[in-house]
Amino acid sequence: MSTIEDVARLAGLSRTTVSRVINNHPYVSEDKRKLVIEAMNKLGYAPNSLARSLRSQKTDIIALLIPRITNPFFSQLVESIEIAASKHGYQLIICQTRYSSEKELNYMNLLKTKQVDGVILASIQNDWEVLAPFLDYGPIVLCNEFNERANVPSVMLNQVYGGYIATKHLLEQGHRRIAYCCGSTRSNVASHREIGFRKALSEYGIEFDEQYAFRDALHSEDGRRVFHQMMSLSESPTAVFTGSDEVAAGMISEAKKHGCKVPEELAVIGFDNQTITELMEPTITTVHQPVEKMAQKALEIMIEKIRSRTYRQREVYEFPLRLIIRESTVSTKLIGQL
Amino acid sequence: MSTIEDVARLAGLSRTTVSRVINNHPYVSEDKRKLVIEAMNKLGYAPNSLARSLRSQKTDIIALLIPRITNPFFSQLVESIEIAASKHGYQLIICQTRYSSEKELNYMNLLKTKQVDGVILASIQNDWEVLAPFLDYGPIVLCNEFNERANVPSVMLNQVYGGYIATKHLLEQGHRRIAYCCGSTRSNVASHREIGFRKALSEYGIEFDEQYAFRDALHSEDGRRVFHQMMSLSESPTAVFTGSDEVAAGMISEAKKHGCKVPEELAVIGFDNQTITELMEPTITTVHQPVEKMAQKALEIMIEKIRSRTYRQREVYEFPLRLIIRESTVSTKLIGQL
DNA sequence: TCCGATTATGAAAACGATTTCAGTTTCTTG
DNA sequence: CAAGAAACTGAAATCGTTTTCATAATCGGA
Repeated sequence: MSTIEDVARLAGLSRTTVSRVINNHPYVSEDKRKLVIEAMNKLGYAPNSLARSLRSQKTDIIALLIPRITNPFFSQLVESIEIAASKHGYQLIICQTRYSSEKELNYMNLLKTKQVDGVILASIQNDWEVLAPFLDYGPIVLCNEFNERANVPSVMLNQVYGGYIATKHLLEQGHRRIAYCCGSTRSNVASHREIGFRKALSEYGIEFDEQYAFRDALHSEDGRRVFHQMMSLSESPTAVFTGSDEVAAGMISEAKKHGCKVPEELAVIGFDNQTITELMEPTITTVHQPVEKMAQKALEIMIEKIRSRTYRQREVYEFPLRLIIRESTVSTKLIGQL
Repeated sequence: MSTIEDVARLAGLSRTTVSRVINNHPYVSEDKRKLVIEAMNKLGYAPNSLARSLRSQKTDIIALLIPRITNPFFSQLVESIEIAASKHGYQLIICQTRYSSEKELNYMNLLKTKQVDGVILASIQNDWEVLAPFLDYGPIVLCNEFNERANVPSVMLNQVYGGYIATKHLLEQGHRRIAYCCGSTRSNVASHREIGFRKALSEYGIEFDEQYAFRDALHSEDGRRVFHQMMSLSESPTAVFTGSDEVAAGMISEAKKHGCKVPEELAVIGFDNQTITELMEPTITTVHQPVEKMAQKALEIMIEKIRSRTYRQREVYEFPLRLIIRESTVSTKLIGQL
């Protein structure tokens, strides 16, 4: 393993000059530059980035915290942020908290120990009071999350609106008994959607019915389970709002298996607009989230905060959601008319 | 940002003693240890891991190269490797090559520049001759990939066998015109499966028919496209082997849309045993891959190689695949009998 | 009581880069 | 042709740790 010292020696020059060549600094004569490059090639030299980072006090690495990469929404988010990051010369460290506050805290230490220049939180497991002290060590940007008490930039989607338009759509189809089915309540995403859900309901003079609420559905298996829970109610709902396409798909699959017709007997609406919405039969009505835009913005903000070194300011960037109507909420013949 | 020097000063001790406390070295008296811990807490001190890594010549970070995180197979692989890594105190850097040899090469530089202790290749885009020189800088382990000329450890699944059992299953169902539909031919995964596919065919005295071969299908959209290509053939196939559940799902969705009955008019077999196989109707026959086992083994090997510093030895660890029969290849009534 | 372990502590040298500062050479320009 | 500016180069300090080496204090055993 050769060092800058070896290159300097081989080229018959000083470390300084070699460093200048590496970093394209001015004031290096053409012949010395050639000598250096030759020596570097001969030795297969590459600058040690640890030494570099130590000296320059930056790593060009950003940590991205997510709950689970196998959740298609998050893998899409990761992909988008990664592309944006690599475009700006940044590396990404993906950290899966697996919904554990302890793991989240461990990962926050990447900031404290200077392994990363900043942290993007796409999932929050701890109270903000626990997270806030890490701001002493570098910028934190919230992405797809939000916290009232956090004075940091947040890039998010208007989930209240998302819950609202989805529910309103079901109401417009004539449904009055509408179930609410979402994932981890820890996240603001779910609670915001619920606000929108309730708002739409109240506009139609309907009260939120707690027996129609299911708040622990993350995967397709949960969708199957909730389907049975709904059907076992004395007055089962005629429509259901779900927090993810996967859950919706599981529910639809189970419904069909038990002879329950979608959307005629049960209308189902998903969230995320994942590939599966167009593969299922019926295709799934869903809410599209502009993940790519949000990702790009989050990264852009992060880089700006790293550069400016001031990041304790609350800034909120919000992107709109869009309802995509498919077959799972409207009987097939009607779709063309919308 | 406080340093070890600040801690030492506050505690009235030397850097050395502080370092000893941090690293749990012997020969520190109890009272001094307390002084140090107190000072560390008061300052909110955390050791700078760059300085640490520079001195100790290791980062405890491993790079994992994959094509795309949104491919469910790879997100599952990432999740499994990540869990194993964090159990051993290692961080993972996920690198998406997006099937670009150039990007792959860029990521390999993480090894050269000492940002990572080793690289796990779950995707190979360059010729091995291009990759081999990086072995001068640290260990490389192949995971789910293989290369004849690479003298490094490989952890893989028996894809030849996978292609074989899947195809044999179709043959046993009476099919004779079987299409072959896989993804990127660059990877050995696909070529190994093709070997198994051909082997099964030849056991039944059937020749591989190039007009039934489609080698550029990665996503559900590709499945839809290939369905039409197959159907436009003068003698269209009665069964198709695909390289991923997503492609299979796309194909099935398109088939149903055009009134082609699965499995009666077209039997479809997937690969990976993803969630979607049980959500589609019909459910999809597929090949299960023990991703978790492979992931654990790959990480275990990597850590061993980092420790021992000898890693230019070819070692192959192979895990078996398992056929999972569902409805997309067998008409519904028959499934119970298998 | 003396001597060799054992325990406890710190000064200084690494690790491999960048940057500051100072010094030397070459170019402009009046 | 003199003098100030610009171009070029290198010695040494710096980033924040760990580790080696030296030294001092304490202990146990003959």
